[in-house]
Amino acid sequence: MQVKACSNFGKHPFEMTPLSLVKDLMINRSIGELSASERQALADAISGTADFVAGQTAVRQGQPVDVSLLLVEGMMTRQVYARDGRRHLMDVHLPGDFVDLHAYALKKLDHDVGALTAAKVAIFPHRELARIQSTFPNLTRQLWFLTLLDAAMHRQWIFRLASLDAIERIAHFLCEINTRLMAIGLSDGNRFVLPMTQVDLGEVCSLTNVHVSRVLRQLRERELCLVRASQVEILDLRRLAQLGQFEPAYLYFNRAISTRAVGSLQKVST
Amino acid sequence: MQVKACSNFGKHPFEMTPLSLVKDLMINRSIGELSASERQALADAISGTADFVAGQTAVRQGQPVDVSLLLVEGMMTRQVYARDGRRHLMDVHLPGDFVDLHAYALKKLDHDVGALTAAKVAIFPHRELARIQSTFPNLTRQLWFLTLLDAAMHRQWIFRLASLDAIERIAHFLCEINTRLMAIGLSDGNRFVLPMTQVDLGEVCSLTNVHVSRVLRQLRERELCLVRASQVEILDLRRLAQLGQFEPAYLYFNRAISTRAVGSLQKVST
DNA sequence: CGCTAGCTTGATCTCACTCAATAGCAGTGG
DNA sequence: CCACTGCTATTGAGTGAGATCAAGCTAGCG
Repeated sequence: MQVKACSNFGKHPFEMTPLSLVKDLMINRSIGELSASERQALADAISGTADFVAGQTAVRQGQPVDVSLLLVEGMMTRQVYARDGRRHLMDVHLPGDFVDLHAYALKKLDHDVGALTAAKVAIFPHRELARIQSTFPNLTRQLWFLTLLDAAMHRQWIFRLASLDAIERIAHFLCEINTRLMAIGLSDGNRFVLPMTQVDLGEVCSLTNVHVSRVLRQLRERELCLVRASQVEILDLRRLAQLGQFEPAYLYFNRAISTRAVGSLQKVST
Repeated sequence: MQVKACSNFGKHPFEMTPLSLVKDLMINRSIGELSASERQALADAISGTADFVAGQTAVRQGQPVDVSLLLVEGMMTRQVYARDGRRHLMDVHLPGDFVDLHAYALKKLDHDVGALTAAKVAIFPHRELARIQSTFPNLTRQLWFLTLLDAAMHRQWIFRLASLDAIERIAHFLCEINTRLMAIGLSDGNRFVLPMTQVDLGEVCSLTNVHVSRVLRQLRERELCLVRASQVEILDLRRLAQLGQFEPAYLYFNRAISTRAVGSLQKVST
């Protein structure tokens, strides 16, 4: 199986969206039962799109913001910096994630948001979100739910750092990403593209790149999983999940329905 | 200065609430500008109160819930257990915190909620919250904001585990608790009651109780802070915050107004 | 072709863990 | 009243997982 290149991360062959318009908008999590009007309201709330190059900072800590970004293509992260300049990632976002919906109620963020790869986002002005909130209670609760999912993931990241050792952390993270990518059709369950360096992985799991390298070798030797360049191939998902103590319940996929099922949002107005 | 005993943690002398009714309800975070009718709606949504003894589990992971709990007195925690049975705390709740408002949209939790001390909560049925959500957009956003604050705190807990060493973690945690207790009038800025054992502190900071003991000795020797029994006395707040790289911005106190200023909610109906 | 970013491997060091022993204190029961 | 139990805190000695430092290796790219 040949997997697509990093530069197109998250870009399905069947959704070659023109840059100017968001034609197909994927929401990979939680947008469960939406009526046509709710879906329309969401599409209408989009004021435009923006593109980021790999490594670019999209939102800076403490800066007041009045829009929120939904990731359409590529991979983005949330991160903080320690005093010595070391970076730590506290979230990894995949296509369909509402990257900083948090900003809608917070008004400014306590962390940076950056693009890990080239990325495209759809822009939702808070003014529009407020309009949704005052007229679509059900949709509002779905959006609220999305931010709670982020919180649930944060808790798992805490668990990962607090309770797992190096190899278990990496295993847990790979399982999480695999599961989330499956939900948006970017993993077949065993193989996917992960455009992260070993330094990035270290910043997720709080390990040095040197140690990440050793851990990945162990995963190879134990025939659990291959991570080379940006290709991840899981050899034994069950044992990998077992090793990482990965329990996907926190992703709430029972409620969350992939957009693939929901269909796409059609933006009609500019 | 004599500080009150643990058994009364969070109980102000001036708010001796009868058990049967929530007369004075404190919300220590974020409930900023609420109209009288919004405050009334919130009070009306309370169906009753409940009490927990120290150590009791209030909500168990995975169990469907249809009410959310606002902590009125005492201290509660959110926690998960690793496979080997080790516990890790991922949040500490103080009087005024909406402990599991998350459950309103999530319907079941990915973690346990437990009482660290004897605790009293006010109960909000989700049915009532849904009514609020469909009629009070502003109030809804305030409640949403509360859950986002939790997420912001989660991120700081990730930062703490990822980027700080043992003594820095403890320093950071003590600064956070001090700041949050100040907001509800339970710390004078340098001295407060913290009904946690060294085992508990270890479960917050991912350290063994043995190492917590050594770290607390260091904090004593460096004349930063005294932690004995349940009494915490901060000797040099500036240096302690510096050590823990503590930046209170993530608590969003600029927006969050202590209830002390807002006044209390009066429950009129049963 | 040389340069740079990313990856690998080895040697050494250190922070925090483990194991173990002791002491203080509260509660309980004889 | 003391003896006993269990919980909490303290201190010491030995250990180990992962960090640090350093040297090569590989591959993509101008």
